[in-house]
Amino acid sequence: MQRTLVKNALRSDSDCESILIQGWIRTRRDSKDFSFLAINDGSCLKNLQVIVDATLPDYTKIDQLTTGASVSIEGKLIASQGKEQKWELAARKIDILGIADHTYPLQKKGHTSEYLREIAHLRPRSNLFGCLFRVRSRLAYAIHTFFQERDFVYIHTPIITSSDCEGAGELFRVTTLDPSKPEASKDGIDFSKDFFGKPTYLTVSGQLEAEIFACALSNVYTFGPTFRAENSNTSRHASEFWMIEPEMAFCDLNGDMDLAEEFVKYLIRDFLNHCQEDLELFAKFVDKELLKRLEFVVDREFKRIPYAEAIDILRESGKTFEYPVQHGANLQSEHERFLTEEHFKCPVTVFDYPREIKPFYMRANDDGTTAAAMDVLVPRIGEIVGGSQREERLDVLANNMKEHNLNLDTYWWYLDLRRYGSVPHSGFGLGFERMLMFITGVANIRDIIPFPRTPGHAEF
RNA sequence: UCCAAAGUAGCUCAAUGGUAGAGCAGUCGGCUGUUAACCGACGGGUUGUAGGUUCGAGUCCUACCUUUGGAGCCA
Repeated sequence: MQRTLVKNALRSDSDCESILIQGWIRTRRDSKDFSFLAINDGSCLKNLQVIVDATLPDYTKIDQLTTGASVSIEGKLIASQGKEQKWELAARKIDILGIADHTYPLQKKGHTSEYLREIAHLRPRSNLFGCLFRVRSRLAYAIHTFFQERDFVYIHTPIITSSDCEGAGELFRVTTLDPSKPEASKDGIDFSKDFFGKPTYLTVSGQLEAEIFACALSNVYTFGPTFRAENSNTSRHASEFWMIEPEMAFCDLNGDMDLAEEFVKYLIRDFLNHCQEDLELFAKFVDKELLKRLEFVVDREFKRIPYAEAIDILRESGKTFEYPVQHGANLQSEHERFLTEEHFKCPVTVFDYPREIKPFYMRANDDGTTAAAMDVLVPRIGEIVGGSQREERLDVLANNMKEHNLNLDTYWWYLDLRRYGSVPHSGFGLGFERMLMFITGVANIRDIIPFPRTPGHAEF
């Protein structure tokens, strides 16, 4: 007999003589003559209520039907007499697939996310984390849909790389050398004896490789894991996280900002349209302001202002900030939040940042002091998108690289893109987990990623 | 890495420097078309670790560990 998902059983438009449900018991409530079971199989937030009559032969097993046990139940789908649900299952036959004894750590009552983090192998069985990971899947699907509908080509950029995308943070080294007996040379470790014959790392960004493909297939995107060995201990940073990086040939900074705005709005709208049940749970238990904030972003045009203007606004605000506001310095979290939450009261795209605080690949503007860079700022999270128009002029790029003390020989292929058929092109990066945090209201990145990796933590 | 707060039963939390407690969970029993059911009983603790102050420390002090929040770096 074919299994029916709880989601589909609850959506049924008529009763059904015989269906098979398989899942895990959330609660059991006993009466004298029968018991209620709540079964969840992860297909949706809601449980299916099962009635087990005490006259059933299988009722002798009732003591083993505890929270967490896995069961396979066949019976009749009937209209429920209770008011909390439309349908319920009158059990005919119950098979216990796996018992869960009293040591099962998940209880019927709510747990803190800090506690659930310690049992990351069981937390997907909780209501909140079930919702989160279903939404994570849906968001990944929406990302692909957005780009595929717009004729972007999905590129798999390498996870092991020999180039460090300068400015993106500390790298994890990839090596097969024995750390207790490294192949020594007079300068230290001899990486020519290493697996790839040179130093290699886990990627911090697929951007440079994506540029290669944009300069052939026009519009491309990457969507994959990236790694940072930074000792960052915050609720917004992980050592392993996923990033989306579109790259477009024949596109300038304005086109880049257009796409970023359209993309962010598309993802939020997709969530609002397809994850109603999950949204209600987040809005109720995670963040009461969630719906208001999502509509805030979806309904408004993003305000676009040059960096210099943003600095002037901050200076003239009369507010005292912990970090001083000055031309040439990076915007701090408090500055970003002031702009979106207090001054403009809408998402803000800041562009044309000073060249000195931006990486070598960003295009120099004609004013000689700024770069064609942009950041999209949203309430609460701050920067959610960072992007730029790339420097397409060979001589200017080479100069930038020298100013950043980079070895031109190691980037020979990157320079080749400007040597042969160079085109203006632009792109941006969006942190997948940051976007999920914004969409769900969940405040800690460790609750958004199935198995978080942070300094000192690589469990499971 | 820096700043701040916290750590007590399986979970969530109480306890003026003076006998460590509740709710939930668990076990046992009862009751009811129940729905994070309800009622009763029972079991459950080296108060994060190591020192110190004190007649006496969960409580005060020091160090360390862990967690959380904020900052920097960034996505």
